[in-house]
Amino acid sequence: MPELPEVEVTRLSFAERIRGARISSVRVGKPLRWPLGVAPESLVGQSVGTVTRRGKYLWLALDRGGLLMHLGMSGSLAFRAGGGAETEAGPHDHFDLVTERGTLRMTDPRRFGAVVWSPAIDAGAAARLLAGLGLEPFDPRFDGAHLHAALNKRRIAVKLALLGGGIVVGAGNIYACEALFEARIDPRLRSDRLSKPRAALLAAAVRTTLARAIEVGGSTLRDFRDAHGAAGAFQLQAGVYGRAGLACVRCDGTVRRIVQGQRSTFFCPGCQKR
DNA sequence: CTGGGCTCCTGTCAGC
DNA sequence: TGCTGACAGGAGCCCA
Repeated sequence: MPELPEVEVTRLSFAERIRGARISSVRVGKPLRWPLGVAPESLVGQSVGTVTRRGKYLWLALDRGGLLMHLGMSGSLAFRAGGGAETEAGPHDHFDLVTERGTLRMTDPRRFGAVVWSPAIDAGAAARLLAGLGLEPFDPRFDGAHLHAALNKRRIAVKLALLGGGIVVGAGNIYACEALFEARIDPRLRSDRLSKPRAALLAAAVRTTLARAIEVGGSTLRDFRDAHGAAGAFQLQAGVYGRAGLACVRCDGTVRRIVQGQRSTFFCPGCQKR
Protein backbone atom coordinates (compact mmCIF):
# COMPACT_ATOMS: atom_id res chain seq x y z
CA MET A 1 0.00 0.00 0.00
CA PRO A 2 2.17 2.78 1.17
CA GLU A 3 4.76 4.01 -1.25
CA LEU A 4 7.10 6.90 -0.55
CA PRO A 5 4.41 9.61 -0.68
CA GLU A 6 2.14 7.81 1.78
CA VAL A 7 5.05 7.17 4.14
CA GLU A 8 6.18 10.79 3.93
CA VAL A 9 2.65 12.12 4.44
CA THR A 10 2.35 9.86 7.46
CA ARG A 11 5.68 11.08 8.82
CA LEU A 12 4.75 14.72 8.40
CA SER A 13 1.44 14.13 10.17
CA PHE A 14 2.93 13.01 13.47
CA ALA A 15 6.67 13.71 13.63
CA GLU A 16 6.41 17.07 15.38
CA ARG A 17 3.66 15.97 17.73
CA ILE A 18 5.53 12.96 19.03
CA ARG A 19 8.93 14.59 19.25
CA GLY A 20 10.18 14.74 22.82
CA ALA A 21 7.38 12.55 24.21
CA ARG A 22 8.31 9.98 26.82
CA ILE A 23 7.26 6.38 26.29
CA SER A 24 5.04 5.12 29.08
CA SER A 25 4.18 1.68 27.75
CA VAL A 26 4.40 -0.50 24.67
CA ARG A 27 1.82 -3.00 23.47
CA VAL A 28 2.73 -5.68 20.94
CA GLY A 29 0.00 -7.58 19.09
CA LYS A 30 0.33 -10.36 16.56
CA PRO A 31 3.74 -10.88 15.00
CA LEU A 32 4.66 -8.58 12.14
CA ARG A 33 7.20 -9.39 9.46
CA TRP A 34 10.16 -9.40 11.84
CA PRO A 35 10.45 -9.54 15.59
CA LEU A 36 10.91 -6.28 17.47
CA GLY A 37 14.37 -7.42 18.47
CA VAL A 38 14.28 -6.03 21.99
CA ALA A 39 12.10 -6.42 25.07
CA PRO A 40 9.19 -3.97 24.73
CA GLU A 41 9.61 -2.90 28.38
CA SER A 42 13.13 -1.71 27.63
CA LEU A 43 11.66 1.15 25.58
CA VAL A 44 9.65 2.50 28.51
CA GLY A 45 11.07 5.71 29.92
CA GLN A 46 12.91 6.65 26.75
CA SER A 47 11.93 9.73 24.76
CA VAL A 48 11.13 9.87 21.06
CA GLY A 49 13.41 12.12 19.05
CA THR A 50 13.18 12.99 15.38
CA VAL A 51 11.21 10.92 12.88
CA THR A 52 12.98 10.57 9.55
CA ARG A 53 12.33 8.60 6.38
CA ARG A 54 14.57 6.48 4.18
CA GLY A 55 12.78 5.06 1.17
CA LYS A 56 9.57 3.58 2.51
CA TYR A 57 11.01 3.12 5.99
CA LEU A 58 10.51 5.43 8.96
CA TRP A 59 13.12 5.82 11.66
CA LEU A 60 11.97 6.92 15.10
CA ALA A 61 15.02 7.95 17.04
CA LEU A 62 14.93 7.07 20.74
CA ASP A 63 17.33 7.84 23.58
CA ARG A 64 18.98 4.49 22.97
CA GLY A 65 18.80 3.42 19.34
CA GLY A 66 15.48 3.72 17.57
CA LEU A 67 12.64 1.98 15.81
CA LEU A 68 12.66 1.22 12.11
CA MET A 69 9.12 0.96 10.83
CA HIS A 70 7.76 -0.28 7.53
CA LEU A 71 4.10 -0.26 6.55
CA GLY A 72 4.26 -3.17 4.12
CA MET A 73 1.22 -3.48 1.87
CA SER A 74 -1.58 -2.66 4.26
CA GLY A 75 -0.06 -0.83 7.20
CA SER A 76 -0.87 2.59 8.54
CA LEU A 77 0.08 4.64 11.57
CA ALA A 78 -2.29 6.69 13.65
CA PHE A 79 -1.32 9.14 16.38
CA ARG A 80 -4.03 9.94 18.90
CA ALA A 81 -3.31 12.66 21.37
CA GLY A 82 -3.86 12.04 25.05
CA GLY A 83 -2.00 10.50 27.95
CA GLY A 84 -3.82 7.32 28.86
CA ALA A 85 -7.23 5.95 27.91
CA GLU A 86 -6.21 4.94 24.43
CA THR A 87 -8.81 3.21 22.29
CA GLU A 88 -9.02 -0.53 22.74
CA ALA A 89 -6.88 -2.37 20.23
CA GLY A 90 -8.69 -3.92 17.27
CA PRO A 91 -7.76 -7.24 15.66
CA HIS A 92 -5.33 -5.54 13.26
CA ASP A 93 -3.64 -3.19 15.70
CA HIS A 94 -0.27 -4.82 16.23
CA PHE A 95 1.89 -2.18 17.85
CA ASP A 96 1.17 0.66 20.24
CA LEU A 97 3.79 3.11 21.38
CA VAL A 98 2.06 4.83 24.28
CA THR A 99 3.58 8.15 25.28
CA GLU A 100 2.62 10.84 27.74
CA ARG A 101 1.36 12.88 24.79
CA GLY A 102 -0.46 10.30 22.74
CA THR A 103 -0.37 6.85 21.27
CA LEU A 104 1.27 5.92 18.00
CA ARG A 105 -0.54 2.84 16.72
CA MET A 106 0.33 0.63 13.78
CA THR A 107 -2.60 -1.07 12.12
CA ASP A 108 -1.75 -3.68 9.52
CA PRO A 109 -4.25 -6.36 8.44
CA ARG A 110 -1.82 -8.29 6.26
CA ARG A 111 1.11 -7.94 8.64
CA PHE A 112 3.76 -7.47 5.97
CA GLY A 113 4.83 -4.41 7.89
CA ALA A 114 7.45 -4.29 10.61
CA VAL A 115 8.70 -2.49 13.68
CA VAL A 116 12.31 -3.32 14.48
CA TRP A 117 14.54 -1.88 17.15
CA SER A 118 18.08 -1.06 16.10
CA PRO A 119 21.01 0.45 18.00
CA ALA A 120 21.36 3.09 15.26
CA ILE A 121 20.07 3.74 11.77
CA ASP A 122 23.47 2.89 10.34
CA ALA A 123 24.18 -0.14 12.52
CA GLY A 124 22.55 -3.41 13.43
CA ALA A 125 19.16 -4.38 12.10
CA ALA A 126 18.44 -1.01 10.47
CA ALA A 127 21.72 -0.99 8.57
CA ARG A 128 21.03 -4.48 7.26
CA LEU A 129 17.52 -3.59 6.11
CA LEU A 130 18.53 -0.31 4.51
CA ALA A 131 21.64 -1.66 2.81
CA GLY A 132 21.24 -1.78 -0.92
CA LEU A 133 18.66 0.98 -1.14
CA GLY A 134 19.15 3.35 -4.03
CA LEU A 135 19.20 7.13 -3.97
CA GLU A 136 16.37 9.19 -2.55
CA PRO A 137 14.37 10.62 -5.46
CA PHE A 138 14.86 14.18 -4.20
CA ASP A 139 18.58 13.74 -3.73
CA PRO A 140 20.30 16.10 -6.20
CA ARG A 141 22.54 13.20 -7.21
CA PHE A 142 19.52 11.43 -8.64
CA ASP A 143 19.45 12.83 -12.15
CA GLY A 144 19.27 11.63 -15.74
CA ALA A 145 22.93 10.69 -15.91
CA HIS A 146 22.76 8.64 -12.74
CA LEU A 147 19.56 6.88 -13.77
CA HIS A 148 20.89 6.18 -17.24
CA ALA A 149 24.13 4.71 -15.92
CA ALA A 150 22.33 2.54 -13.39
CA LEU A 151 19.76 1.29 -15.88
CA ASN A 152 22.53 0.39 -18.28
CA LYS A 153 23.98 -2.08 -15.82
CA ARG A 154 20.76 -4.08 -15.79
CA ARG A 155 18.76 -5.96 -18.38
CA ILE A 156 15.34 -5.99 -16.86
CA ALA A 157 12.12 -4.21 -17.77
CA VAL A 158 12.43 -0.56 -16.85
CA LYS A 159 9.31 -0.78 -14.67
CA LEU A 160 10.89 -3.53 -12.59
CA ALA A 161 14.09 -1.52 -12.30
CA LEU A 162 12.12 1.31 -10.71
CA LEU A 163 10.18 -1.05 -8.44
CA GLY A 164 13.32 -2.78 -7.21
CA GLY A 165 14.49 0.24 -5.26
CA GLY A 166 18.16 -0.47 -5.83
CA ILE A 167 18.53 2.52 -8.15
CA VAL A 168 16.03 4.98 -6.73
CA VAL A 169 13.74 4.38 -3.76
CA GLY A 170 10.15 5.26 -3.23
CA ALA A 171 8.27 4.46 -6.41
CA GLY A 172 6.06 1.46 -5.81
CA ASN A 173 3.51 0.00 -8.15
CA ILE A 174 1.32 3.07 -8.49
CA TYR A 175 4.03 5.67 -8.91
CA ALA A 176 6.29 3.53 -11.10
CA CYS A 177 3.36 3.18 -13.52
CA GLU A 178 2.54 6.87 -13.28
CA ALA A 179 6.12 8.06 -13.75
CA LEU A 180 6.52 5.89 -16.85
CA PHE A 181 3.26 7.27 -18.21
CA GLU A 182 4.44 10.80 -17.52
CA ALA A 183 7.71 10.11 -19.34
CA ARG A 184 5.89 8.28 -22.19
CA ILE A 185 8.02 5.16 -21.75
CA ASP A 186 6.76 1.61 -22.31
CA PRO A 187 7.17 -0.22 -18.97
CA ARG A 188 8.39 -3.33 -20.82
CA LEU A 189 11.37 -1.53 -22.35
CA ARG A 190 14.63 -3.19 -21.36
CA SER A 191 16.48 -0.97 -18.93
CA ASP A 192 19.70 -0.92 -20.94
CA ARG A 193 17.87 0.27 -24.03
CA LEU A 194 16.64 3.54 -22.57
CA SER A 195 18.41 6.50 -24.16
CA LYS A 196 20.10 9.13 -22.06
CA PRO A 197 17.60 11.88 -22.89
CA ARG A 198 14.70 9.62 -22.04
CA ALA A 199 16.40 8.59 -18.79
CA ALA A 200 16.53 12.28 -17.90
CA LEU A 201 12.83 12.57 -18.65
CA LEU A 202 12.15 9.54 -16.47
CA ALA A 203 14.21 10.83 -13.55
CA ALA A 204 12.28 14.08 -13.67
CA ALA A 205 8.99 12.20 -13.93
CA VAL A 206 9.79 10.09 -10.86
CA ARG A 207 10.51 13.22 -8.86
CA THR A 208 7.50 15.21 -10.00
CA THR A 209 5.10 12.29 -9.65
CA LEU A 210 6.20 11.58 -6.09
CA ALA A 211 6.27 15.27 -5.16
CA ARG A 212 2.79 15.87 -6.52
CA ALA A 213 1.48 12.85 -4.62
CA ILE A 214 2.96 14.12 -1.36
CA GLU A 215 1.30 17.51 -1.96
CA VAL A 216 -2.15 15.96 -2.23
CA GLY A 217 -1.74 13.61 0.71
CA GLY A 218 -0.80 10.40 -1.11
CA SER A 219 -3.13 7.83 -2.66
CA THR A 220 -6.05 6.29 -0.81
CA LEU A 221 -7.10 3.29 -2.88
CA ARG A 222 -8.90 1.47 -0.10
CA ASP A 223 -7.70 2.34 3.34
CA PHE A 224 -4.65 4.60 3.48
CA ARG A 225 -4.89 7.31 6.14
CA ASP A 226 -2.26 9.61 7.56
CA ALA A 227 -1.70 9.75 11.31
CA HIS A 228 -4.61 12.20 11.67
CA GLY A 229 -6.92 9.84 9.79
CA ALA A 230 -7.01 11.96 6.63
CA ALA A 231 -7.28 10.28 3.21
CA GLY A 232 -5.12 11.11 0.18
CA ALA A 233 -6.32 12.31 -3.20
CA PHE A 234 -3.66 11.33 -5.73
CA GLN A 235 -5.70 8.40 -7.04
CA LEU A 236 -8.10 10.96 -8.50
CA GLN A 237 -5.41 12.26 -10.81
CA ALA A 238 -3.84 8.94 -11.79
CA GLY A 239 -3.24 8.73 -15.51
CA VAL A 240 -3.07 4.96 -15.86
CA TYR A 241 -3.05 3.15 -12.51
CA GLY A 242 -6.22 1.14 -12.08
CA ARG A 243 -7.62 2.42 -15.37
CA ALA A 244 -7.42 -0.71 -17.54
CA GLY A 245 -9.89 -0.54 -20.41
CA LEU A 246 -10.48 3.19 -19.99
CA ALA A 247 -9.56 5.87 -22.48
CA CYS A 248 -6.09 7.36 -22.16
CA VAL A 249 -6.26 10.90 -20.82
CA ARG A 250 -3.54 11.99 -23.24
CA CYS A 251 -4.05 10.23 -26.56
CA ASP A 252 -6.79 8.22 -28.26
CA GLY A 253 -5.43 4.93 -26.91
CA THR A 254 -6.86 2.59 -24.29
CA VAL A 255 -5.08 1.83 -21.03
CA ARG A 256 -3.89 -1.75 -20.75
CA ARG A 257 -3.10 -3.99 -17.80
CA ILE A 258 -0.27 -6.48 -18.06
CA VAL A 259 1.64 -8.49 -15.46
CA GLN A 260 5.32 -7.91 -14.72
CA GLY A 261 7.02 -9.65 -11.83
CA GLN A 262 3.67 -10.92 -10.54
CA ARG A 263 2.43 -7.32 -10.24
CA SER A 264 -0.03 -5.41 -12.35
CA THR A 265 1.36 -2.80 -14.71
CA PHE A 266 -0.90 -0.20 -16.27
CA PHE A 267 0.16 1.73 -19.34
CA CYS A 268 -1.09 3.24 -22.57
CA PRO A 269 0.26 1.49 -25.68
CA GLY A 270 -0.76 4.56 -27.66
CA CYS A 271 1.64 7.06 -26.15
CA GLN A 272 4.15 5.01 -24.13
CA LYS A 273 6.82 3.81 -26.53
CA ARG A 274 9.79 1.52 -26.48
C1' DC B 1 26.19 -12.04 -10.19
C1' DT B 2 21.71 -11.75 -12.47
C1' DG B 3 16.96 -12.34 -13.30
C1' DG B 4 12.77 -14.57 -12.17
C1' DG B 5 9.52 -16.53 -9.14
C1' DC B 6 7.64 -17.54 -4.49
C1' DT B 7 6.17 -16.27 -0.16
C1' DC B 8 4.44 -14.05 4.01
C1' DC B 9 -1.17 -12.70 5.54
C1' DT B 10 -5.90 -10.99 5.43
C1' DG B 11 -9.65 -8.68 3.17
C1' DT B 12 -12.56 -7.65 -0.73
C1' DC B 13 -14.84 -8.27 -4.84
C1' DA B 14 -16.48 -10.49 -9.18
C1' DG B 15 -18.50 -14.43 -11.01
C1' DC B 16 -21.01 -18.66 -10.83
C1' DT C 1 -26.78 -16.45 -0.24
C1' DG C 2 -22.47 -19.00 -0.36
C1' DC C 3 -18.30 -20.61 -2.29
C1' DT C 4 -14.01 -19.94 -5.16
C1' DG C 5 -10.48 -17.62 -7.30
C1' DA C 6 -8.19 -13.41 -8.43
C1' DC C 7 -6.11 -9.54 -6.78
C1' DA C 8 -4.26 -5.89 -3.50
C1' DG C 9 -0.01 -0.16 -2.20
C1' DG C 10 6.17 -4.55 -0.49
C1' DA C 11 10.31 -6.76 -0.54
C1' DG C 12 13.35 -10.54 1.33
C1' DC C 13 14.79 -14.94 -0.05
C1' DC C 14 15.79 -18.90 -2.86
C1' DC C 15 16.96 -21.11 -7.05
C1' DA C 16 18.62 -21.83 -11.79
